[in-house]
Amino acid sequence: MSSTESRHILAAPAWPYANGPRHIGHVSGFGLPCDMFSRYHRMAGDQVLMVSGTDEHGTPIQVQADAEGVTARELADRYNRVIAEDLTGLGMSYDLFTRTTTLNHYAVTQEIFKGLYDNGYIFAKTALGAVSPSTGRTLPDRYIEGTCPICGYDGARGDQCDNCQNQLDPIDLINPRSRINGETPKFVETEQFFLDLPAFADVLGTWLQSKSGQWRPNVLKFSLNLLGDLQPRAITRDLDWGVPIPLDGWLDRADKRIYVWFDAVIGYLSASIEWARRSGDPDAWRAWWQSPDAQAYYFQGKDNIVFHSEIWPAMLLGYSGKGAKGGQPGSLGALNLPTEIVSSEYLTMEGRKFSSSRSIVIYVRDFLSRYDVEALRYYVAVAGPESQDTDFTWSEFIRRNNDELVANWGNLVNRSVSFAARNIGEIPAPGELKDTDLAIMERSRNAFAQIGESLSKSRFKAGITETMRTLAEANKYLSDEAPWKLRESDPERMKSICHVALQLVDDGKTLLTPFLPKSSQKVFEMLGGEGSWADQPRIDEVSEEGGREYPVITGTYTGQAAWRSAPVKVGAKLETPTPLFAKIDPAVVDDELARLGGYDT
RNA sequence: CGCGGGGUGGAGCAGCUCGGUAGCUCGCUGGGCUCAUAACCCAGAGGUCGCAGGUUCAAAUCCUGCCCCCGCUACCA
Repeated sequence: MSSTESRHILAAPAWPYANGPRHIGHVSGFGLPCDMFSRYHRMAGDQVLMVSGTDEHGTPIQVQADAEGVTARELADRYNRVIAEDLTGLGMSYDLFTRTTTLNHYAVTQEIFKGLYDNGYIFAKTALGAVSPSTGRTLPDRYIEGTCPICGYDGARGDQCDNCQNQLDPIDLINPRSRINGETPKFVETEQFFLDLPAFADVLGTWLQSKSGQWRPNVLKFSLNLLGDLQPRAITRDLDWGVPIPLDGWLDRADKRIYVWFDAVIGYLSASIEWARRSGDPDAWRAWWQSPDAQAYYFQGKDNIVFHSEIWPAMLLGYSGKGAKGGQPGSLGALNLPTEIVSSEYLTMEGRKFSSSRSIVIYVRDFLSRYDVEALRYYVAVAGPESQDTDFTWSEFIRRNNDELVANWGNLVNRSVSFAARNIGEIPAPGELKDTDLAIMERSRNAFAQIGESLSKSRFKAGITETMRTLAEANKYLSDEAPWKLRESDPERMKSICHVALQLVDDGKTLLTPFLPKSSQKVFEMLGGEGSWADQPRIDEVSEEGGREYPVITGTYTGQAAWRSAPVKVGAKLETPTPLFAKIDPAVVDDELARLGGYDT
């Protein structure tokens, strides 16, 4: 496996649900890590396609829209835009961030459904289900509450009793009622379509086994365990908000729709197809989905593992004609399976679960209005919920910013560039270099291989920790060599030291670019760089034929950033820099805690 | 006996697959430096690695049992 050869890599972060603005718990587990992964691979010369969008169907959006007296589409429009702004603010370098309510997405979803149906992996069956008497819509288990038949607790939900922890069937609840409007649900025989998951048990098992030793164990063990008990899964609902079922006799029915999760995972594919069309080459998506050597990395939280490691792969296999029932690939052609499912654990907020309704939350836009995006990206990389549940605390956030990001990296940039600017005015040429100089520069160069390896394996914490250690060595080098003592006695040696120090700073900004693209761009310019080093995303207003206008995140990520040490520009003018990052006053901890619900300070 | 993750000096973590003097980033104490956002450098104190057994010359690392925290348990996503 050569790291220099260019590969097609699909980077697929989970689709945010369009029922509200994003908070930092939403983005810290997989959104920002996926961006770091993508930025690294672009720098390493790979062809990255990073696509996502808002997931806009499903009962919660319908319920919320009803509550607000707007249509589901109006609600989705609103939060699609809000979320797009949140993600752009974070610097998420999507090639396309779209949505699931486009004509394109509907068409691709229907095509996948039909392909699976034609191959025999989708069948109709009548099943007992709860519906709301007033609307006729499916009432999901979790929207039903009542008295637990086992322990008598009155607040039991349709799927589980929070009091005795037993799993329940909603039809067994005593005095069942809708949590939406209090009415008594009707249990009716209703015909739905089912995905035949058992037909994929063998092929999924073989596939998952082949990933042993590669995937994070939390994903692999969990997924393998699910295989033993795969059941056909309903993929339609009694709803009018969703993708219509593309079969004769069903297409025009206003009361049946494809279930939100079936269409949401198809978004990865439909967004790739939409991106290709917008790029001017409608077939461009195929390089990421059909080339044998293309790779696909999916990033999501641990609650979504089943959808990405079982259901979506089953859909891809079935559409490609590769399940137990065989079949032919649909008109799009056979599609690749995921290379890896990367799943994060959970972030909590000051010891408690994030909760918008109880104000235990910090929204992305509020966070960014008060703090630098780089501080958040650093925190997520170094202390995110990568392999275990992690608690976000304001004091820890401030400590990481002040004592690590500012003190180590911010200070290294500031002291190196300030000294050279004031005493030399430009990046000096090196004189004769000593062994210590050569050793520290080699150390810096060698860091690229190790940190790159960590990033390619989604080991973000290890990657940024090693980066910071490398930068600490640079601080030590400066202290040991003390160029400020040589201003009179040995100005030539002083210049050599400055050259080396600036080279280390330059390497540092390259190493940090996947994590901190915005500040790395600043350092790039500080050291005489011109033009774009690391590009940021933008929002474009687009429309599709016959469709409405909507915002998408996109960008041209063709900056000069490359994953290697490059010689500094000798002779480039230097100016006394302004600090890269600001320290945060620890007193804001109290302010922030006061904003949280439940802290009556 | 449902499944998975976690329980390591004051804080946050790595190490555990392939057993061999307990490591990193901070904090703390003392010292140094003064280019730098009281930042930087050096030294030091501080842990019987959740509990109890077992295997072994040797266990944080393997085995057994138990306790605690988080998530999942398939139609909220």
